[in-house]
Amino acid sequence: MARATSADGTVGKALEVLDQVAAFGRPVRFSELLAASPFPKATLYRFVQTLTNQGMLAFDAERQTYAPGLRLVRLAHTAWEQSSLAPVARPMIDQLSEQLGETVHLAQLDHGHVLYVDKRNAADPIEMFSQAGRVGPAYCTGVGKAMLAHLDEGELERVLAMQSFHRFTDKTFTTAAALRAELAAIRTRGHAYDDEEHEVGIICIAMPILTRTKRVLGALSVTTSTDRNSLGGLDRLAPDLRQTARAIAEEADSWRFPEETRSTHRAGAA
Amino acid sequence: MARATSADGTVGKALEVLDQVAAFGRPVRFSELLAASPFPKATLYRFVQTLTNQGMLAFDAERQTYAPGLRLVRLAHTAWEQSSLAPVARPMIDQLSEQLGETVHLAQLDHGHVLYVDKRNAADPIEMFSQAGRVGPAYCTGVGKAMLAHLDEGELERVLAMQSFHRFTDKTFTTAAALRAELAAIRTRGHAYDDEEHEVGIICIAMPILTRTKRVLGALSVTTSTDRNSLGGLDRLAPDLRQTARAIAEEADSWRFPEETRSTHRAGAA
DNA sequence: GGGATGAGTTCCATTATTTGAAACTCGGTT
DNA sequence: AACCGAGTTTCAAATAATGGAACTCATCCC
Repeated sequence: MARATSADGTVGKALEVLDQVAAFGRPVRFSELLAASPFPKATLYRFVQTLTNQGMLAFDAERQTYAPGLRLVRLAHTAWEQSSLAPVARPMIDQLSEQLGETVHLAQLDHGHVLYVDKRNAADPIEMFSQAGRVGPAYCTGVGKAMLAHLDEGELERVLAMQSFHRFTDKTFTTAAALRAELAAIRTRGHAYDDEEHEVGIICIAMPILTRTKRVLGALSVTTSTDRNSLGGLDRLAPDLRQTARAIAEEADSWRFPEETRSTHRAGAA
Repeated sequence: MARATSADGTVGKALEVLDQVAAFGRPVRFSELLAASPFPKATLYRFVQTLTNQGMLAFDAERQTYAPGLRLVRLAHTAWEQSSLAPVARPMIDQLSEQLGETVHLAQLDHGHVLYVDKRNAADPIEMFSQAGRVGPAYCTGVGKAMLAHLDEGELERVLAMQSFHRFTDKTFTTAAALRAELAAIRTRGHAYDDEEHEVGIICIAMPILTRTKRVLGALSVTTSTDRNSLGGLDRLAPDLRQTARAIAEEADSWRFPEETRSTHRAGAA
């Protein structure tokens, strides 16, 4: 999990510190951070200071703790909006979810892991950042495997090296070799399943989103539970999924940003 | 808008570049960036390289453009989750929105501007990052004014200096003096309105979220249109809003992070 | 074809910044 | 009053950033 990002000089180190704070998953004191950090006190101190007054970290004066800052939320908003996949896919996912009445995920591959960039929950009310932005394993999720199946050998090699192959359930693939066989099957079948490999009782069917040139853009999945469906039953969703995936790919692929977005002020919320 | 962030050495400069890219609002070529950047070519080049291989920027090889990277989405997720306000407020906003059947916003103050951190849309399907993470003006939105009204003099001074006082509609407050009068009224009334100050036809009622010690945590609003409601009509929502705001404040204030979140692996999505 | 143009990339001596051990400050203990 | 631990500042040495200039490699134009 802890890939030594050390490179990229000072900026890289500062971002390493930022990741550290994020990794804690809760507000941290300076001293806790120091204990977990490779940097000497003064150095870490300066990084934390810098990040804080840049808004990348937020300091809670009352509790004397640091947490990732709001500037990240602002930046992520633009990242999401500008990504060629998520905004384009949005209306199509809306429609698919409504049409199927099931939970739909949209994911991309990020540093060998699955990053969920959007989600439609059939029934429940809205889920927000709490869901989009979440990271999951690639080797034992439907979307993850669907994407891996279409990487070229070099990329796949690199990505496989990043997998932890933790055995979540007794159906989890726990070796690169076993996974490779599964990926071959997925490639011929055209779509992937998650057969309770990540969580008992949870299954899904996933479809890769590929450009005309077969480059992987992301993946789409419908998730459900063994209570309500079987893997076989999910097959009937494949055509709809495939069609949506293709439509997304086509639009994302040909998408040019609307010329000139000079207006900083946009209407909407009060 | 362009506050010269120059300070914080190399890290600050790198983040300045990141902001630049984000500010374009669309994928940019290196040369476009260069034209808009204070940095010489080689320097900018190295920054962009560093940010890219840190995942803070994403390079689209096909189109030769840079855009904010996915790492930001990951980081923002943790920022949102760790913020003491948004996760705590979530279920309460769900309930409020359902109960009122209206659109609810949750916002925080960030660098003098309003940052929307959550939203519930009464009718429409879900809106995601595209809404949360969005930034708006403080001086002409309900949530903005509600928060400004409860800053102490020093902070207020600083924040007012950051307002652009652009006249969005003919009801927009366009001077610090006029705004100060409005803020005093809000303070005595207990809540703020947006009376078509940002967008014609859009009105809202907003409630500050304050700690026991009267520190501003954020604000909550119900937005609607003049077609469906009048400012006076919104008044009937004040009690519910106030109660929700108070409940959020109380919980956020006393909130300690659940001890030990050592599990990197969390169940959920396939 | 050739040569001019321009985007993107690399080089490297100079310069400015980062580094981190140690010293200091400041609440709270013993 | 001495101690302690967390957080903060200092400063000479070590390191990394800087940016002008030169290079590459397409593309365009005569």
